[in-house]
Amino acid sequence: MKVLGRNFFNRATRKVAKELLGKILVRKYRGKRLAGRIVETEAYLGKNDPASHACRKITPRNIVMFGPPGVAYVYLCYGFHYMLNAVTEKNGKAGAVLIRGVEPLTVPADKAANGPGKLTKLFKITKKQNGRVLALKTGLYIASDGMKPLKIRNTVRIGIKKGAELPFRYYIEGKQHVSGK
DNA sequence: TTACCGATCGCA
DNA sequence: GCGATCGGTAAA
Repeated sequence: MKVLGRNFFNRATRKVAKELLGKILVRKYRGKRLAGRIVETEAYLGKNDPASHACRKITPRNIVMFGPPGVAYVYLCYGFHYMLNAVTEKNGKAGAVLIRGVEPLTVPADKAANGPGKLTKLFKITKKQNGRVLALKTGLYIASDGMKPLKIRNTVRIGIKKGAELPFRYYIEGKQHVSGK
């Protein structure tokens, strides 16, 4: 298992979104290790992407998206659900990849993780993780075990109104923990 | 200071 | 189909 570092995320957002498929999301929580294979992602860019929080200026919420890559961007959506993103692009340029679905690999393996709000609940990810570097020492990171997805699909993003026509959603075909349909 | 509404989910 | 429930954002 190789932990993905800053270089992996310091690239074009769509490329990172696609390559995150098949990687392992790892969370250490109260002495336990939770892991899941990423099966669905979406790219959110900077100012040319109307659906992105970073399409306008820097604000207290979206500032993490403009910062260095390889950092977690977590925010509350609809007053209920935390969304987990990995920040991409070089420092100063906005971009992030929303993790929308993971296939659980550790003990509660049967729990639902097919959806961005569900997986943060399962992995105990909250606003506390916002701005944290994705690394071993922070207890939240993404690693590679060398496995590559068999078949990647690319579609429009789901669950948004603005910018919905842009084909920035990626998922692994045939995986049960892909959200929506 | 207020009003609006969103990268969702689960239940009817 | 709809309600739950929070907080960022922009307008006033």
